[in-house]
Amino acid sequence: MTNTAARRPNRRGEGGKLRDDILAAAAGLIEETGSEQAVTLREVARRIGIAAPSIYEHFPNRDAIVDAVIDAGFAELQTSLTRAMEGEADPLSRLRAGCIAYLRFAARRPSEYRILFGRRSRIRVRLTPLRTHALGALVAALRDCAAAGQCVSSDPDADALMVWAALHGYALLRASWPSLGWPAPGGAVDQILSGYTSAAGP
Amino acid sequence: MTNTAARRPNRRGEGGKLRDDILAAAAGLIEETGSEQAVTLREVARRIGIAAPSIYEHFPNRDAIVDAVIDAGFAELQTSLTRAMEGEADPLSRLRAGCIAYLRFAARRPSEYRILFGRRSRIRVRLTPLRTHALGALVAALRDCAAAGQCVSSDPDADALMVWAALHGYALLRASWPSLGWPAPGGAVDQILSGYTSAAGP
DNA sequence: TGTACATCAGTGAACGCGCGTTCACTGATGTAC
DNA sequence: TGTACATCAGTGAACGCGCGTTCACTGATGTAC
Repeated sequence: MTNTAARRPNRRGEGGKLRDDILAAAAGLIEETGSEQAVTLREVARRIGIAAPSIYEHFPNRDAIVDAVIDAGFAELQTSLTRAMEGEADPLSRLRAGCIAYLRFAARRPSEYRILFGRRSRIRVRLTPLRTHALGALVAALRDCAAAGQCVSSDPDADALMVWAALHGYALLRASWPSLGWPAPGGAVDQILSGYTSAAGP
Repeated sequence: MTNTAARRPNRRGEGGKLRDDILAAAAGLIEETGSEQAVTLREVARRIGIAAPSIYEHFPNRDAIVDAVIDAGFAELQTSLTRAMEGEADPLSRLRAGCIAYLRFAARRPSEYRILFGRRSRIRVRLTPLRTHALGALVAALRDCAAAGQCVSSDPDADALMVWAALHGYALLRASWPSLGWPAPGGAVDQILSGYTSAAGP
């Protein structure tokens, strides 16, 4: 009911390790239950094999744990996006690579993804840097495509919003109902981008 | 702290009215807080001005209230879709009208919409009839468009999934971040459908 | 090499809270006679 | 028209639960001398 193997204290100077364990347990809880509410001090403590008050050594309160998981999630998404895009020279390939990396992240941590882009006000504040940096990269890629004559986008910012929305919807619905015959991420991205990257007019 | 105006019991034979009040209070709580967890027996009772145990006259337990709100939400979405579509004769107009009605519902009850298509297993079971009826109507409209030469869809079922995903993403993101410069529902639908309904090949 | 001691990394018990749910009950409202 | 009574539409108090958080504490580990 409590922990199976009672854990022994970290050595001196290694107290910080517990922080990582707490974050990992919280992220695991979110992913397994699909709910942020499942992250309780007592359940996290149970999973690691510590007493609940020990958490206060590393986090000021319960919400701070969830916040830290969210921060880590945004950071991981951002590096995934950046890495995937910087590997491609061609603007259209870069855009495509960024979109696929986005969907891959969502598929890797579906519950965390849903929470990252969910409704909490704390998250919305935090989204701003992501939007300007990571999604900004998508906008830039779209703009590059337009400049290179690879897409017909007349308003790259607005088009990037709609591309983002399509990715978001695909990521969420596919995670919730996997067996509806969804195309794979690559095919979905091609499908989505085709509305914006078809050959320009006369 | 409790209720402002103490409510007096319904007359004989009108006990069922309380059921409607409970549902309305629960739906209001979901919409205001954005969270299904906010629906507690005690808070619902507080809002109506009754004692919490009175709810057991109308619902077997807490979850049954949320289930009933969800059922009502799906029913409303379905009739909205059906009504909007049956008013249009042209297949493409019908498809467009259905999509716009879908987005309008999501804009009218953003929190309820998020919960309807959220993660609970109970909801997923319940989605099946909606998917076959309401979304099935979208698939049928897409198929009609293809048959009428109004769109290039080679696989209407797969295309309908992607259209649904785009609508879903737009609905959720716009509700969460309204000030990002989103196109209006009509424009968004045109944008989304343009990828599937552009003039057919040579 | 030995020992006193500071400090690090946690623990155990307890608190108050809101919750879902149960249970015996109550007061107004209609109905039978 | 009057009255006893069944029943409807609820109520109030209490239960046990898991939760976040506080508080005084403890035992192992390293360090100074």
